[in-house]
Amino acid sequence: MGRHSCCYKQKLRKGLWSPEEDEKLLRYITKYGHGCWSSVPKQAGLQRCGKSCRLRWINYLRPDLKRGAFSQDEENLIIELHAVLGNRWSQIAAQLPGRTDNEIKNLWNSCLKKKLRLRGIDPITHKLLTEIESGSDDKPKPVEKSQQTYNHNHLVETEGSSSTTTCSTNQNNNSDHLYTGNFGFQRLSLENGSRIATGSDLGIWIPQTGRNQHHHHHVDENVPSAVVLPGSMFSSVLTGYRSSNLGLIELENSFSTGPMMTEQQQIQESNYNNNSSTFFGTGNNLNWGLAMEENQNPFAISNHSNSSLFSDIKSETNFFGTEATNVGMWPCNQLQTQQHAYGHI
DNA sequence: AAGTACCTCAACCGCCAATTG
DNA sequence: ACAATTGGCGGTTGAGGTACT
Repeated sequence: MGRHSCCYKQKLRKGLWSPEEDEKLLRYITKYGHGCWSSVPKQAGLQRCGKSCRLRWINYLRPDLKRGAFSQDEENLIIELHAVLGNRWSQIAAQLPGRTDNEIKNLWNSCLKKKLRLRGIDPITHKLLTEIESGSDDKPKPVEKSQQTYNHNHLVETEGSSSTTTCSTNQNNNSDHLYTGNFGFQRLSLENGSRIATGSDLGIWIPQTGRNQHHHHHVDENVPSAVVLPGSMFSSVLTGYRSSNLGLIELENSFSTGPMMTEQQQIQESNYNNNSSTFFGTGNNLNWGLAMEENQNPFAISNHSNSSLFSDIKSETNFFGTEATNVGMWPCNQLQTQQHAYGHI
């Protein structure tokens, strides 16, 4: 173990790549593929270590690279993803076709961090700087668990994440609204260090209907707009989000809601839209979801597929806020909610 | 015009986990 | 089973360019 062997090798070139070297590497990989990187330089006639060749290919020579400045949309997406993923540049890059982790990292360090600070947002926590400076104790106060009876052995309750909160926004007291995540932009830390990023991270008050702006099809212009709370990373949300459109993605040992739903997931969800029920479950990305009959409590639609992470969830009527809150969503019909956040272990 | 401070970005470094022999 | 090797990742560096004084 220890240092990479190539670090010790002498007579290997370092530093910037010459056009001739680029040409050699490009020609070789185009013809033969890279295979084992350590053998590439020798085969391609380069005085470089395999690691250097790999990096040059990935960051510069790859034909599918998008060159040029980042668009505003790309910048916004990076900020959104960073709020969820932190400095996991490769995972962020995976969401931006044609962009490398290296250039995203550079963009972040040289530009985006600064932009966020100018907006009064801490680039590390993505919280308002004033919020941090005031040092307000916004930890949820522990209270009794709600009346839920369902439990699940895949889930563990997050310490301190259970609370009763009076939602206070300037929104109408509208029973058609759902609220995801902990109010107040709290992040829910799990024991293993991972976390659930919920609607609170996104800072959006979510109407029951509406559409994810990142999926422009099926936009219903008649639905109420999403209300973007102060500090939201989505300052430009115009149309209402459906909670389900916010999506819920699995990260390493954690879940996150956000506008990162894949087309496939979107299609899955739209299948459920064929029901007369109003579908709004975030859990659909976990292959189950919630539905709600008009003027009734939400109930679970279970097991969209065998790969559900919650395969033993059974469909129940009058299913109130248990699994929904497990993924950071609960009904907010009296502006008095029970919050229960659960993490996956 | 010269010195410097700052910015960008390509590339390296060092660590880690997975793979290989 | 173990050590060496490899690939991948995030942090960091420093050369070159630009802006500022």
